[in-house]
Amino acid sequence: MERPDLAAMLYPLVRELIALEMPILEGHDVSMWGYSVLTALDDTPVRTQAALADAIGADKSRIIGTLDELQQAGLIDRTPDPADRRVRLLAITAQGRRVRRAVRTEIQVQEEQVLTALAPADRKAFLRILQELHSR
Amino acid sequence: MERPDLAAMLYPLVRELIALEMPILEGHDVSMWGYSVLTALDDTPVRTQAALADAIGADKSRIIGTLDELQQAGLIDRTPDPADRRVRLLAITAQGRRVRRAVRTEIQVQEEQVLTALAPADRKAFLRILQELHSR
DNA sequence: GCTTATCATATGCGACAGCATATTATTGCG
DNA sequence: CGCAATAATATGCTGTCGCATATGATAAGC
Repeated sequence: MERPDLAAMLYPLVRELIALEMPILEGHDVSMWGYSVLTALDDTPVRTQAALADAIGADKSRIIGTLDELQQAGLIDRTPDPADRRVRLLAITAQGRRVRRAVRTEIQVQEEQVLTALAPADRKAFLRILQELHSR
Repeated sequence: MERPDLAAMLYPLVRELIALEMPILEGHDVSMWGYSVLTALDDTPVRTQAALADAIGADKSRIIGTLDELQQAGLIDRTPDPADRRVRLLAITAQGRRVRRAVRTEIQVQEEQVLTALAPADRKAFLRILQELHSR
């Protein structure tokens, strides 16, 4: 069974996708980490910043700046938890949601372009399998 | 059509795979770039170092150290081209080939572990589609 | 022969990553 | 109350990356 390594095939693909995403993210004035945060918050609310960092695989000390920017731009709310004043409750704002959705739409349009190389059935299968692997 | 971004699914997967590869590479005293070079040279000979760097998506100035190490370890040959003495002809050695194959075997065993989450048919489909996307 | 291009190589720069650690506020427990 | 644990935050260190640029050898075209 002679095949290239998984990583050897996936890595360039990821590189390509990221390169496609960059201009889109810049167009909406969000960083990659920022977009990652918006996505995490839109999908599932998170109570602490450390938990958020963990969820998106970021460093808890390095995520602060990202949160500052997002808050500054009005894309997230960061309110102290009245029950535990050490904790900042994180929530995406309506505007944050709009930005996130707009970015995601544009990104997925680009992604479909990349997948055009595949037969329609393969494209569907690829996405389905990938989601399975991802939600594992 | 509600799905996570491709990159959002692929990135953690790549991270996981790389984390699995690291100990294997260390066990054989090759760096990631080194392994990448060995793979490229074993699959298709390359004439110039710049072309090699390009082929594996590396920086032509940063690849030198990697080549030095590989040569030092006897895994590649770097001989001046008699026809054009600016050029160093790159070739993998028998030992380099052995190392490359050993590493690849171990890596692919690990990769199969990751893919165990999938049904056998899906695993095959995934690899097939990925190869198609990769060789595009 | 002179100039321009090409190749390998070296080096400096700025960005960013992961990691560790320190600080400060706050909580909860004994 | 006193103390250990936890959350957010700041900061320093180190390694790596991509990028630009320089240099020295050599080749090739004019």
